[in-house]
Amino acid sequence: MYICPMYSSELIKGTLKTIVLKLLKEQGKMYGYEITQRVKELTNDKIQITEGALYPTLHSLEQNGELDTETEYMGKRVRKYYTLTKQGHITVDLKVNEFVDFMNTMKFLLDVELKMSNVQSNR
Amino acid sequence: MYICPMYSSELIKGTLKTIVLKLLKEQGKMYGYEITQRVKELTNDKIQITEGALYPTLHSLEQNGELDTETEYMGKRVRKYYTLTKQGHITVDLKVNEFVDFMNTMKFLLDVELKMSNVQSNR
DNA sequence: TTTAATACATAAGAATATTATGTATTAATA
DNA sequence: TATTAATACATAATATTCTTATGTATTAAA
Repeated sequence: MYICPMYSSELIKGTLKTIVLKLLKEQGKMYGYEITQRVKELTNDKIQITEGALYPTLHSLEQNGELDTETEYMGKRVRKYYTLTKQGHITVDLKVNEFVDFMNTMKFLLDVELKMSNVQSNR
Repeated sequence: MYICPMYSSELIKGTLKTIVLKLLKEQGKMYGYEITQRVKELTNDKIQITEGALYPTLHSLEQNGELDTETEYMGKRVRKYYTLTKQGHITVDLKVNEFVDFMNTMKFLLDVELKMSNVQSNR
């Protein structure tokens, strides 16, 4: 079975918004740094979201009305928590469905079988 | 079942090289325009490779030593056929394996089940 | 006390796509 | 037969989205 250390940067492109929205749907409320750590953890370091990619994305999603924010202070350190708006809940389902459809198309195009064993090893 | 008309442009980003190399591995020898039509056909118009994206990619793969070219004339109209080099054959397997691994990771991350029915409908 | 981790942010640059434009041949249609 | 659509290549301007680098500041660990 093929194991790769980290994905080439092109691959992750275009999936960041989907990942962020989906995580927020599951967790309800997260702050930026938490998202980077959670993704790193869940993917065994295969996907590492850089801060330079994440924060602009979060700002853009907020400006687009997909996310709401609330600032909390842990002592003197600030945390900006993000939650899905009503629109965000609609968008996340669309995005995830689109990605699943895309994966099926790519699977057909690349003529490959997904191996479940590999998924389990990510836990 | 979710059916989408065409994927948002971000999604396709980063997969173009993999698609092109894999098609060339299967078909042996193809020209640019043929690749765009084949992908459109195989994906029921869901993935439409623009010429502005394809040609620079082909040139870059050629310069990188992944592809060889031979020009043929059909009457007065030119066709540039592309084939995989030795290096290209190595790269395509790496790329496809990496993408399969990536799909498994994303599947786990997005916590979704791939439906086979959707794949069949692409034929 | 220095380094690592936490937590935010933005700017410069690279990569890769879209959109538009250009040339030219050949087939189809009005 | 004249015009449009399809075939077939190519590149330039622009947009998007990422990487890499830099910056500030707090808190925990070595």
